[in-house]
Amino acid sequence: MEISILGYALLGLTAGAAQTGYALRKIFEDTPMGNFSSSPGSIYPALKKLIKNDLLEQRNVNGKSLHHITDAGKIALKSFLRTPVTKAEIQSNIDHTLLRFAFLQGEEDISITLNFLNTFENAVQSHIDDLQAFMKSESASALTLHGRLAMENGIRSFQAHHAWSIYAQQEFSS
Amino acid sequence: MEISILGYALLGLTAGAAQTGYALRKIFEDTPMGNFSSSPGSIYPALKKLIKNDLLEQRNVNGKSLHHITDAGKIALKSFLRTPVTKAEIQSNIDHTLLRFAFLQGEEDISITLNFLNTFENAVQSHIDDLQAFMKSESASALTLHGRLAMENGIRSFQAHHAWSIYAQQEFSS
DNA sequence: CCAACCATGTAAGCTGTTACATGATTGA
DNA sequence: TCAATCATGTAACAGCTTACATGGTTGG
Repeated sequence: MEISILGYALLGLTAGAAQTGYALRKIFEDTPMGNFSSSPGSIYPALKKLIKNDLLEQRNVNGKSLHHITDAGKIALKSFLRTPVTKAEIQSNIDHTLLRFAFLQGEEDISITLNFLNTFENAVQSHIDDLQAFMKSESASALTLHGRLAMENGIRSFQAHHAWSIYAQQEFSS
Repeated sequence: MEISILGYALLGLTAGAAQTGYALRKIFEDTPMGNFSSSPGSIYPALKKLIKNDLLEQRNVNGKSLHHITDAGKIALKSFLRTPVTKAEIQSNIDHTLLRFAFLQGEEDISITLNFLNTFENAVQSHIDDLQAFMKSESASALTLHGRLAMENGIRSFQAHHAWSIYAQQEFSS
């Protein structure tokens, strides 16, 4: 019963208030949230699966089916959000990491958020170090100008994430 | 016969020199190229499919099977690389865009690269405008501090891509 | 009244992942 | 000789996408 990233996004969105499938689709369609497809073919089967696993509960109210998060759903979401940020995660799916950050809004304690941002900062810095080490290695001598520039794009991108993490920590500390 | 992004990556890597399946796996494993899985379960079936579509050709040389790109493969790759950068692409898959950029190394004419970078710059700027417009809209007033910061992360990230595209254009002009 | 939007779903198909499986070669 | 690495593959499964399908409601 592995929960996909879309599954967690749905849990996070229903955690605040119960939602219809259509409302959830609209969020993906109208806001820059994640990069999830808003197609019914992705949302409805995903909701169905969450219900099957007792993470969501469907209650019909005048023709519309509202999805409520269950206690088990809350526990699963919390565990997802509190997982420390690793280098592997930011490397392969930093979007997922940012999604996790956004849903940390529900956590009472600010120290949870600050801790998240701290592990984020370290993971990003560590990845930047890796990329820069690669650029200095012999492997990099084989790079063409295009290849070198593509790598530099990656480094600059992660430097922006790093700067953001410092800024975000300040926002929560003040 | 849609070619997946992994398929194009394999075409791009074999375009320079014929490669064994194992060598291709090693590239994904040892270098920060794309974020492709280096597992045999992804590479070998992908190569098989390219061969079936006559985009690659397998030639056995003392037990190893070297994959050569065919003329049809070269044409497919070229058309992929020359597709203009759109807002939709950088929004959903900027990694793919960067992959396309990296493989433009094979193009003789620098103006192809400069044109690519120019459409990249415009697409990125346009997306930044969208994000900033969203932040100023009423929709954004519903954002929590976490949500606002996640959005700001996105904006900063694309600003880094924008700055890079200016820098890259300078590198090719000088 | 009719177009647009609300609202929910299914079916086929593709891609990629993990895990399993095998065997050759090479360097310590 | 034995562990690591080279080298190639298959099978089961999960997940998402596109396309298809249906019907209600509402505002101009």
